[in-house]
Amino acid sequence: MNPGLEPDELLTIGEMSRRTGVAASALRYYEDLGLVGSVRTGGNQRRYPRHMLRRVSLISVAKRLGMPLADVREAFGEVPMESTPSHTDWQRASRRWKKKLEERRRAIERLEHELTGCIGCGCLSLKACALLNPDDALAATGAGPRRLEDVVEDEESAGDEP
Amino acid sequence: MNPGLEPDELLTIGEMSRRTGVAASALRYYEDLGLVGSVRTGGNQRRYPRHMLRRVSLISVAKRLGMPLADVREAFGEVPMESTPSHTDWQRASRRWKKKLEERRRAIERLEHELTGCIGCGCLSLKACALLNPDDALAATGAGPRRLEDVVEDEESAGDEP
DNA sequence: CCTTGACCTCAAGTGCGCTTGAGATCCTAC
DNA sequence: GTAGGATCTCAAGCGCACTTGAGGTCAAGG
Repeated sequence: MNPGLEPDELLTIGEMSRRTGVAASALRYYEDLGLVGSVRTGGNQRRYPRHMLRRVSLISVAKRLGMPLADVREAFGEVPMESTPSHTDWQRASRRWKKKLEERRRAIERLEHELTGCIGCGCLSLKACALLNPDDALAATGAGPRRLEDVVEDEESAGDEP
Repeated sequence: MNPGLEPDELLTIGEMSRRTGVAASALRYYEDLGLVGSVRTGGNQRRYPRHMLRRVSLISVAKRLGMPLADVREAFGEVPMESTPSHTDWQRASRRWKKKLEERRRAIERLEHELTGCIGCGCLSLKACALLNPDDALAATGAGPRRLEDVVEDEESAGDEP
């Protein structure tokens, strides 16, 4: 079975680059950082096992989501680079990734919620509304979204007495 | 009404820094980039209108989500810096922000979905499962999540014939 | 008035995530 | 065997997002 390409066929750095959209220089850099691995030919050229494609793709997606490479490295955890990762390897890594992603997604959702909180008026936050309509103080203190990363806690607190 | 602090009270750079968690040097930098604005005292010191707190907070959240400052700047669009933004100003900006956020959230969700696709086995992607269980080719070609950012399209396509 | 701490500008430095270039080697095809 | 493109290493450079430092000014309390 499996005529043609072997499942353990090795890819050159150029092929990796073409197929992942990540520059060869970046791949070498990732290797320096220990994010990806390769084997070498007799002539010292890199050859990548196929499962590295997945790894590189995950890296580039994570990067687009703003995850620093150090975190990415950590997220891979014990997933081996020299051999095709085992079931449990991926399982563990998968959980780690999902945790990190969920964190980020929640941060976005929180912000989206902030922006939606006052969808009726289209402003960026309920408190801003209170500013724009100082007469309607109740609307501000009543309920709903309150803080933007618990940082602007009392931005307009001056005239906040209900 | 509004005893105590005036709604248009001005904040020093130190107060801004304390209340937003953004370093004073960063606030000056943001000003150079045109992301925030300030008025000056007679002695050339910055004074920030209160609505800048919101702006700065939005900047720092967006930054944590991996949005480049150039995009942030663009996302603010026409929201004025010198005067308290109007209803419509925020409305327009709000829409822009939500669009950008949604984009990012979707990217994350897509990746999360990928990671969940094969939750049964806990691996990082359906295709990886196919690799791990080469006998069960149908599971791979059947349905469900397929691509990781349309980049690894045919990672294991070699032995893929159903 | 004087001190002290917050603030100013401007230039240079830092860390991350790469890219570019030089100079050499590999490897595939003719 | 040899030409050509792909790859190698190593060092330097770059853009972004700041920080740090020098040298000086501002402003509020005693």
